[in-house]
Amino acid sequence: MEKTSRDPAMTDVARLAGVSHQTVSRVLNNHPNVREQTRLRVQAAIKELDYRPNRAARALVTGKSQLIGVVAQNSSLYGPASLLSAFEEAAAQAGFAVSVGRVKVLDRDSIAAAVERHRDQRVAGIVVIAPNSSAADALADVPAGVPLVTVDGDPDRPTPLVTVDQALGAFEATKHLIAYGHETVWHVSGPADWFDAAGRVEGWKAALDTVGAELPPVVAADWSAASGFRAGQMLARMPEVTAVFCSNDHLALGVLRAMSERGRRVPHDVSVVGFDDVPEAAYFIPPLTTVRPDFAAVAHETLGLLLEQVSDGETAQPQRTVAPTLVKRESVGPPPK
Amino acid sequence: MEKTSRDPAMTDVARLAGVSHQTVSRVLNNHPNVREQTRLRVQAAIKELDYRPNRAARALVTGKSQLIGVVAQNSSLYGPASLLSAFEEAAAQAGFAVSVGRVKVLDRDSIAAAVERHRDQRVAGIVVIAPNSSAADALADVPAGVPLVTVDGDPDRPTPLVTVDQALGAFEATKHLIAYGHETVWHVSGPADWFDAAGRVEGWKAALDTVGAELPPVVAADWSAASGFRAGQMLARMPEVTAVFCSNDHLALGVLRAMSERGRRVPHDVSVVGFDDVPEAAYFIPPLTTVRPDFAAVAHETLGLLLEQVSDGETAQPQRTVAPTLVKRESVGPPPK
DNA sequence: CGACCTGGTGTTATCGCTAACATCAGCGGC
DNA sequence: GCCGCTGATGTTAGCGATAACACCAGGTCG
Repeated sequence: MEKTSRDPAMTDVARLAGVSHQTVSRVLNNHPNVREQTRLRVQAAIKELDYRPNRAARALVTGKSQLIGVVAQNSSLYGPASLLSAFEEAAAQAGFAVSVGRVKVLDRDSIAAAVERHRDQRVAGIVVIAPNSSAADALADVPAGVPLVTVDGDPDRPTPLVTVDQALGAFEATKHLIAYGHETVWHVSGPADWFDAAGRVEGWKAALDTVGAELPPVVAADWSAASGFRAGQMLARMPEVTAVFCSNDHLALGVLRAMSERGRRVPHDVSVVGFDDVPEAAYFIPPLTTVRPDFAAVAHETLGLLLEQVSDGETAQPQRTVAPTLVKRESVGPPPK
Repeated sequence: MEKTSRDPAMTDVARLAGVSHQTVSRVLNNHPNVREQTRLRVQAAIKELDYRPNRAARALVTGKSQLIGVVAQNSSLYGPASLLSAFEEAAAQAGFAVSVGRVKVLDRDSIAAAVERHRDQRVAGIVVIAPNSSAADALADVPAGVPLVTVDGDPDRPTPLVTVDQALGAFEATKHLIAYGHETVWHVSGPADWFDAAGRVEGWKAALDTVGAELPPVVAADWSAASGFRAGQMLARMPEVTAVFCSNDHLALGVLRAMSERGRRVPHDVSVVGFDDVPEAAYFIPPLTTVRPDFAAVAHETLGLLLEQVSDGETAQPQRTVAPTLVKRESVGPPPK
């Protein structure tokens, strides 16, 4: 029949240190006007009692929680998962907890519901990973006054936004293929309403433009290896296709398999580049040349932007992009003679 | 200079409905002793004001939060990521928010620190994804009284635990290979101190035992495609190897690549089975036969176990396993003549 | 028909903090 | 030597809920 006596509160610490609870509060919040000796006594008492401030009480009186809400799609895709993980780490370092609101599909209602759940929790701010236009639309419903940062969202909206520089990554990938002597580069794209996909299409076009190369039609797919495979089946049948830039690594995987089935060797007959640098990319057959986004940097920028809003209310320069890097492996070579 | 007037509180609702705030509280908490008519009036007022209860205030007075803390490794591996995602979804449905404490390495100190962070937040309960022995050791430091459930942890400990039935999955995978006529089955294992890996080794051995097959040495690796590749390079050189069961799909990917490089065709010369059923597995070359764990079921059991502890303090039957299923694709065939 | 229960409601205290104001010593300046 | 400042501390009043108890009408029962 053991009975856990309740956790120590501020008054317990105060009694032990021989001061008032308000002084304890001041020590905890680093107020300047506390004598050094008093501070030490209080800190000793805190340690002795293993006192930990009650966040609920603090949140109640200040009206602010140390919680950040994230809305993300319920997916185990590499990109989103990595980003989330990086963000949680960055937030933890800044003393914030992260509450994740998963959403099955990125439509207006689901996102609105997830945002509502977070507002119920009285989060200090909300991060929405809004990679497509329906998600971005839903943000119109979020009441002003809630600090909000969008990741991978719509660059044409005025909302605070952090994103990987998709166009730049795609530009470099395409240029890399061109530099190997390919006449032009085909592109297997992700869904058109995804900003990531749109940005990559844009960068690809820009790179072809700079050398005046012919612009083949975009091969549309979703993000899955399955759709990459179907796209690849088509491309494999066309002998003039010698270079393919895929909007992500899974698409590239599907293309590789389709090429392999048709007997077109990579990189001897066809060169392929992906995007994301998933950990397995180095073990595809052949190892995949791809573009690696810097998720940690995105997470950092996002947190920074959010906290600026929380404290200042507003932010200068509310849109930030992070440059990705090209990782060269063995899926790119010169075109066949 | 707009000024957001503060959120409505319980007293505002009470005033509008012409009752006391306590009656509002009773409506919110479904107390029986409220007249139907009163209840309706209060609910109307809640709706009109878009009132949402302040969780901090509730947590303060009840001493319980609606937050569940999860400790997980900072990894974007498919298994953990899927599990986490499934758990967040299950928790959200039950009205709980999930705060994730990422940890870089699963050692005692990091886990202890993450648990402490969660205790600071006054979480209602903690879930630790503790797939290896150092993680499991760290749990000894968690003070009793905090509801705690381990996922993928040490089956030999008395702590509440939910896990995929690794041994069963491995048993079926191995039996499947044997049924195709292979004399024996080789095994590329994950790190020995991971319970997942250990369980799979156990199931593999058991299956070979039932038919009296020869037991080859375990080929030890970590979870990466890189180490699978190295293991595969060795196995590819040994003509007597005709069937390989890999402890996860990434290892299998590495093995496939090694086989391909050595000119050993799958499944014609060698059969390969993985574990996890990552989404890309169907697009490996060839499509991979593998074992699929049911993460949603694991998440459900975990949440159930945790909530039982939160309310009852104790639980009967504190260990639960979830059966995986074998997914048959094209990487398995009969041994070469 | 008055004592007693019981369902519906209001009143008050309380959770553990922070903000705002009150207090009080010591100090310099005229 | 008194005034008023300033730095260190204490006191008081909430924040917005729930818990515990008080209260009051109406029905039951001896």
